[in-house]
Amino acid sequence: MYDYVKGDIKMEKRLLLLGLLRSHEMHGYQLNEILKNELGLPIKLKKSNAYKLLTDMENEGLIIHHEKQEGNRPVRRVYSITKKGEEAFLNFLRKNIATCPSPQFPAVVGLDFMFALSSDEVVSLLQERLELLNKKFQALDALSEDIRQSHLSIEYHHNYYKNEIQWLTKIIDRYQS
Amino acid sequence: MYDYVKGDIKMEKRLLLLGLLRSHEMHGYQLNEILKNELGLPIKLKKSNAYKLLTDMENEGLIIHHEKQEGNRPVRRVYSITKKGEEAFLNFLRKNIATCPSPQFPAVVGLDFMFALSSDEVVSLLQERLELLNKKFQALDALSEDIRQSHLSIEYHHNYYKNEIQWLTKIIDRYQS
DNA sequence: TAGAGCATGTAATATGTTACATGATTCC
DNA sequence: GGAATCATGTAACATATTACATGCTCTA
Repeated sequence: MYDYVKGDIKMEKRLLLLGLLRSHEMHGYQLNEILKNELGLPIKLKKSNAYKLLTDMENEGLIIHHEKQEGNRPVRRVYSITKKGEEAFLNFLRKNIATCPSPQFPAVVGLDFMFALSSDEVVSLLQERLELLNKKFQALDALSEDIRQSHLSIEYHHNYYKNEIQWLTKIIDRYQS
Repeated sequence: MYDYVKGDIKMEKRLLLLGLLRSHEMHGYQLNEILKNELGLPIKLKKSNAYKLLTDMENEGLIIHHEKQEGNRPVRRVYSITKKGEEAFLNFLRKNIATCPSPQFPAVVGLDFMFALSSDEVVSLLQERLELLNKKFQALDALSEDIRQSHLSIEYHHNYYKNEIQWLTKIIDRYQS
């Protein structure tokens, strides 16, 4: 029933939600506030999808909720992880760690067709790309060493962008000569 | 009409098909033979999706086909790129090259929750992951320097896995002490 | 003669996003 | 008084994959 050998990404989104609920019980809105914060989050998970996964996981018995109201605020569904959910979490986690990621890179195809453009244009397009990469890197680089070391996924991205920048710089150099 | 600012991946799949058709006119089966060959291909594009994109692009006037039959073989639809398709190709290409890729990495979330397992188990899971990475790297590394330099997307992947292995090795070391 | 390959495609399913709906509260 | 925030969710759409359907030919 929890055998997500293929649907790695769906499993991973569940893993993320379970992992967050494991430290604190939370309601959907609270989770989504965390998930909104692009930077520092390992993967993308949008609001409506998060709500759906929460109800799915509750139907599967991985989490439960109780309703809570503070003042006249809208009623919240405060979710917490069950024993079954904790087991699922550990299994997802083991699979996730032992998996060799084969990411979907966007913007790789173009690399094979650069000969179709003049090398001047290619260089300026690649430089545009490099600038965007630099911005992303700097945002991650601005975070403290502490945060990066405690959130390994951030360090992972930090390292990824560093490498990406190095590689692209090399390619631009090669293309210019 | 061809403004795929958001749907980058769909654009990229079209870019790939257009780029292939640009060098030789081809029929769907032939294209799919190329697309089947995981290794060395920048992105994944499955058969049924490829056929669909071909008919879509023909409806948009980017490509056209004529039917061809050799002997008693099934009729082939041989596609070639139109003038409009060539323009679209160049626009897709420019966008693609100047784009900063923000890939969806699978298997990153687990990195943030490793503390939930014993460090012995984490190390052995990470080593399992490292072995899988090594296999992928070696497959790419076995290709000749020539092929890698002429297919930049392959060199890109080659470099990616190299970096991935270095990083993971560092993390395992850190975890062991 | 059975199974693999050639060639095209549809249907069903999975997954995820955007936009929309609701209604109260707080802040300016 | 109007916009932004709180809180949850549904509906419609976009995208892509798996499995299925068809029917011929070549090879073992």
